[in-house]
Amino acid sequence: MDAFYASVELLRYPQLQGLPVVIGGRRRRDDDALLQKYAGQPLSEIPVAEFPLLKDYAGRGVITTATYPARAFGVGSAMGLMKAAALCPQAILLPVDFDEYRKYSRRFKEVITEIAPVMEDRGVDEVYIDFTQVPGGQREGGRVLALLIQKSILDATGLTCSIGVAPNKLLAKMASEFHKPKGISIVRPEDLQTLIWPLPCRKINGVGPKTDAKLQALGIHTIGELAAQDPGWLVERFGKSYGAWLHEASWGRDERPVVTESEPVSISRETTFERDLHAVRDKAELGAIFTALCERVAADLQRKGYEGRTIGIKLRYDDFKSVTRDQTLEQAVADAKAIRQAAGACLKRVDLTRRLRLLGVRVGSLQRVGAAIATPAVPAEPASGLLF
DNA sequence: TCTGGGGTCCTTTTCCTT
DNA sequence: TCTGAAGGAAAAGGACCC
Repeated sequence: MDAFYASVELLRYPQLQGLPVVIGGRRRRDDDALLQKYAGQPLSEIPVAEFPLLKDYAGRGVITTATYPARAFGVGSAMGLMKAAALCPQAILLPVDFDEYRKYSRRFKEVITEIAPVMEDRGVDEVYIDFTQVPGGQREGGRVLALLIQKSILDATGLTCSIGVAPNKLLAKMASEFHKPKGISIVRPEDLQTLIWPLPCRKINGVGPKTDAKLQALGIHTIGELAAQDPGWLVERFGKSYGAWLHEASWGRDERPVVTESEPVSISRETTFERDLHAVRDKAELGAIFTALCERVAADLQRKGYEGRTIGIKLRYDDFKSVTRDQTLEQAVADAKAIRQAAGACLKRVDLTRRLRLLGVRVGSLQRVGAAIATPAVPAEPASGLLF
């Protein structure tokens, strides 16, 4: 299977590209006012002076994305805002505008499916494409098609996009990182040793900070070094499934198909409080947040046409440790009251004497509303009294 | 000065039934 | 009646991704 990996650069503020700018933080009241004030207007025309500077922001939150001048100061995605402010206090802080991103996301994916219909959705700004069946897809190793896609996206949205072309999804994703932003990179099977093996293991999609640290401790730093390890040795240290996968990945092997449709497994809502809350001292506030979360999950379920049997909660204590509890019901539910009741029972099973920073509500074991009951679970109860 | 929110998938533990 | 093994489902946690 030949695959594209395309990721669109959602940071579309041309007049800010030369400035240090970060997008992120928790939405505040004045953020909404600002977004409201300029609703519908191209963000490129919003006066820079309207935005606060990072050093003036006090509150929780992380960076969603940053311009290249900001990255030059060492700030980047997922970094806490307070830490970022220490590194680059003069950066401009923009609020996230997810509704707006979703609009652009939809448009960008429409453009792609018009050209190459076999597309896998990987989130707001990324997709995989299987272009094996696209007429002319193989011309110049895929470059012609990649250029067409880039141009079509730019025309329709004003967004630039990076594209990786390779024999499979794993390599296409890595290729897409080679020339960011708006680059096209093609990786052929014979490029494995020259282009992939010199890269750090962390560049493999699926190797995160924990695995990377473990690999480093074992003296393995590059993908090539990983590829040189005996598969059995990796299995001993990383488990049967993950160890074998690490070996395959290091050799650029990946058989996963491009999946065009999938059903959700769970739907959840969670929120980090502006300040840590205590179950007893802040009971009223916490109760209101809890109810609101249940209502939002219920609304999401109903809007999307799902109901679920497994209701769960998540909470994070002030030391950042999280716990979850869940409970599976006999009947799938989708209404806020039933969710709140089951979630409330879960809450009774956790330590509520410590201060909390986050609370979440989740519904899993989803099924479509009205779908045939795929729940054979409970065998019919024998009528008592008839049995002796 | 800490560290968002929405997910998926996998492993381990626990509990229940046979 | 007690005990233990086996296996499945549910629960809990953790790693990872965008």
